[in-house]
Amino acid sequence: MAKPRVVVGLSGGVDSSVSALLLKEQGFEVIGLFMKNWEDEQDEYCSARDDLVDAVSVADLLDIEMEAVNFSAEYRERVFQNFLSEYQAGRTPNPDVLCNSEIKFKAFLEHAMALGADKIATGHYARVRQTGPQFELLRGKDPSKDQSYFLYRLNQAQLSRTLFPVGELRKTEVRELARRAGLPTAEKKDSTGICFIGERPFREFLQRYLPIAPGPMMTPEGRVVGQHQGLMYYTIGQRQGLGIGGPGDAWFVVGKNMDSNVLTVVQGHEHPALQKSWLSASQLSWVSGTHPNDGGRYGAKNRYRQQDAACTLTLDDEGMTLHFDAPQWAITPGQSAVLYDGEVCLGGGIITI
RNA sequence: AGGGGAGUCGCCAAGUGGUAAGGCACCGGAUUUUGAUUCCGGCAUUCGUAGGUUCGAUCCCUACCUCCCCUG
Repeated sequence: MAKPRVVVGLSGGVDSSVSALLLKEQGFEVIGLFMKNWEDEQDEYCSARDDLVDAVSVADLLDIEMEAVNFSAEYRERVFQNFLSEYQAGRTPNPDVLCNSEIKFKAFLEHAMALGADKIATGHYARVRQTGPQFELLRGKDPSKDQSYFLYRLNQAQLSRTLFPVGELRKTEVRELARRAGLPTAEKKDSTGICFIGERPFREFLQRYLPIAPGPMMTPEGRVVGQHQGLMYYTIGQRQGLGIGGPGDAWFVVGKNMDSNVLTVVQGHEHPALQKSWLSASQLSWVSGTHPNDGGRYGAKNRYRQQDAACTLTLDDEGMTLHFDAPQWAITPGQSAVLYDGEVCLGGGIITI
């Protein structure tokens, strides 16, 4: 009987390297697949080349087949377009969420199936648990690395074919395994930031697509305290880059008025305008295929790497509303609100207000 | 024009004869698959200018410059 075949996304980082290693040890026939999702004419900041080299050397060391695919057309069409239009509309999107549901677990998944794969795998810190016919998405075991937030839009069809080999491990264990196996990526620094932007200045990048549109920064009372370069370059809760000096506490962005091109700012991290005890979200997506209980009590994250906040769910025609037990800081339209029931990631939606 | 007050880092702002606090902004780093938050570090050999007194001045004196207020 043939070994089950799994296609693992090799990014050139330590997590996917160790994922491939573990799968091989578990007896799978492993094929590595390197994805190129972004084409940049002036790719001075692009690390894709180095990453590909690392992925190839990992595949060599593990003695697995390896292939590279280019999904940059799909990425541009399904992720980047949305990214731009969201920014243009004054929201703060999270492209990595879409990248997962549209590219890594769709285009990539389809490609893998065409290669005759039984499963796909990635280096995400998350877990899949099968209970009867249902597949649940669980947080990664390492609480400081949990990436289920980025995966909440996955559905049953996607999860049923997915393995997260490092989801059971802590980051330190992953590093240790990589060292012991002599993987060239063992000490490689974790990559951060939006994949296609890389290390370049964010505003400079966005400017290539969304030209500057200066306007006033105002307090809620209407006092002008500065100039902004364009509402899309700012996000709710932002402090850095406002350039407002002078007396008193630091300034934070609390709102944008797209019609008047006014950026509203307030002084002090604890300003009440930065606190909200509820949010509404639409474009809901539920891992199980059915929504959680209306009126149910859940934990929710309204931004990655924030602590779960206890809340009550209300469903409606437009989407959902979450009422938090305690006020939340800088709830931002465009970001995802993700619901949890203990360890289980239920799904969520895009914050509208 | 006369009277009063003030000039300390880009912005606020302590200090006052013993050799420049702090906050904001900014820069760098840590954290982070969303450049938000948070955290750590850096940031005036110099106190409007020029003289003087003094062992020593941002702090005292003199002149000048600038700004503000009041009176006209």
